[in-house]
Amino acid sequence: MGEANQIAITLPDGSTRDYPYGTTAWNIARDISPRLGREALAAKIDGKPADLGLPLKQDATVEILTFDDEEGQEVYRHSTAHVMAQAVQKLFPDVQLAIGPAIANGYYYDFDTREPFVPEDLAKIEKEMKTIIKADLPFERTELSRSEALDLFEKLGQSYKIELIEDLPEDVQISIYRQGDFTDLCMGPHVPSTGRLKSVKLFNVAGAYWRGNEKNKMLQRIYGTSFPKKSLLDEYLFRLEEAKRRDHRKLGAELDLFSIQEEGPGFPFFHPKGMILRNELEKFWREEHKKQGYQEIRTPIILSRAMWEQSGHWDHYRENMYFTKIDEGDYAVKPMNCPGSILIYKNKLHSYRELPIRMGELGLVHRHELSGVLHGLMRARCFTQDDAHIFMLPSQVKDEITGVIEMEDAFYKLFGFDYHLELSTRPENSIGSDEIWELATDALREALEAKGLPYKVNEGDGAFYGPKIDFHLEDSLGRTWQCGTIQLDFTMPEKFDLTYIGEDGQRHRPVMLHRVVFGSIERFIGILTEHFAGAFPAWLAPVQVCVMPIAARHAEYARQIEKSLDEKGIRVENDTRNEKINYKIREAQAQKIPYMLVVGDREAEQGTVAVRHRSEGDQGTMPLVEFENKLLEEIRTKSY
RNA sequence: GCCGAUGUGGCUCAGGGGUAGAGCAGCGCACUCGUAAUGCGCAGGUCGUCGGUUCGAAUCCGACCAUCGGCUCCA
Repeated sequence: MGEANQIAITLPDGSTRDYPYGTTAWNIARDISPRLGREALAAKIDGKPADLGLPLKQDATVEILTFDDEEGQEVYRHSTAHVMAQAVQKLFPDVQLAIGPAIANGYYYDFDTREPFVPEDLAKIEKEMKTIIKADLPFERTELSRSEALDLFEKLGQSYKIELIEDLPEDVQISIYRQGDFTDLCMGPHVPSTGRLKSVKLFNVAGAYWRGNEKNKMLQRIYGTSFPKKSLLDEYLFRLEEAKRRDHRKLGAELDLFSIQEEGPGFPFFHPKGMILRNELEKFWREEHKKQGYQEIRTPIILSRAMWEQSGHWDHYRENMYFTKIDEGDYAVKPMNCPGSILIYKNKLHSYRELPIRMGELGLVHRHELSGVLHGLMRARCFTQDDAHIFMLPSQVKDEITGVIEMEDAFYKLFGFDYHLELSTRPENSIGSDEIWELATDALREALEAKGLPYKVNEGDGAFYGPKIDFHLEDSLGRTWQCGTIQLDFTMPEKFDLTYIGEDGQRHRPVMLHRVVFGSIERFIGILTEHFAGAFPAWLAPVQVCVMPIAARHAEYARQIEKSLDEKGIRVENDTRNEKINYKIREAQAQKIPYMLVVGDREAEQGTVAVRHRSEGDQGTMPLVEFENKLLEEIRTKSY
């Protein structure tokens, strides 16, 4: 503690300085450096986010937040959201304000309006925002009691805010922020004044349910972003454009991998080149699963209603299923592979010595997805799960979970994917006792913790028959998609009365594990396409080599090369069209073919090829054999 | 499913109440070419579907379908 009217401030680097009682983080920032003073957006006082202008009345640790900090960006975007709300309220005085948080890369605000916003409104709102920013209005925090807050928003006629206040826990300090004539319920913190916001941009309007519940009213959500410099905004917009170029739906068409047509919304058509990708992935999958002791099965697409009733799908998954009639009987198209797998298990008696039994199935499932959620290969109405069901002794659960986690990790590493894990717990509409759910959830949690893997808990998002660990991968726009999942299931074995004969000669109940690695081959191909921007590693590339004769007289030599490569199992095309070499290269580049072999007089004479790599460029001339060996090695090792 | 936007030849897009236009791709011909677009010519569309308004609809209106961005939901 410093002198009586001094307080000791500890900075993130561990140093301590004395400041007068009542100083602010802003003063401290300016004291550290004028630049930090200019860039400061908010502060963390003893680890808690706070306004820069908050008077400090006791010793504290102070961290200055700038746009370089994630939390600083959050404050910046959140403040921008308030400015947007102010602009909207000015232009459309009768709007009701809902919520307006910062999100990754931006912010949104939800409004209840009589008329939906039209795109032209965005330009007007943006313009008004700029006026507000120019006015450099200070953000002023006021703390008030619950009843004062209720009175205030009652007077302002903001019923959503009243609902929010009513739902706040008893012990929280209610605060409001004002800038100019705009008042909003808000925990804060905010930047000191609207002038701190520089480059703002609104993107689009979308409908969003109040509190994310489809039973509630649909509000108008406006998305936007903001940056402290125009160059940063431009950079961000450029990155968005780049991401769009990677979109698997666009690349899927350009590279002729797949199509989705009006005749089958949500039901992808795989073209020859897309099939090569699929087949390579499946080949790899089969090899790896064989190594890990899996057997492969295939079960029917259509099974009887009675069976779906027994499995619980009839009661818990019906909205997502397709139905049909055969003769007089009711049948359903499978939305999951597990019942089929179970029927194979049940087809004969099993000894404890056989367990674990790992049965894999590349099974095509159909699910009725709402029309509005369809998204290329990422969200389709039929897809192929690289499924497997492991039937095991209770004592084998931990090892099996660990084994699957390791396999998933190895798969994703091969492609260079980052992923994050989620543990999903019991959903509302589910089957089985609480004890069983707890047991299963604990087993999954323990496996994650034993491996020291970070994960986030996703309450109530498990399958109806058991909890799960999900592996999430990112698409080109940073949206994440669940791919791998591991689901522990004590319930299906019960429902289907699965047994094995134990050491004691008695029947016992096995435990089941459902798991996928790719998740859906279709979704995985979508993610893969965006991840590599269509430039697949050679082992996956639909065409690995394109031979390009310079002139018509080199066609014969080109054919010899084509034949040689083809005989070695390399996927090769030969571009013998009457076109200039530049033209052929341009096209092969656009098709992202890994290798181009330019052959003319020199190469024909010497039995060589001039190698060009799609990203490395001209690799020089080498004997054909040398090129073949290099490429075969690249394919064998699956490198990229 | 909900909110909003969009739908013109294989692709990208222009046009817009009087019965369709460009570039690329395709096909033909010429050029025989050395690391990202050679030139010329030809062919190709009931303007998403159905209905309405109108003398006349690709254009205006309505419904539906599909797609895109979100919400909700999910591999």
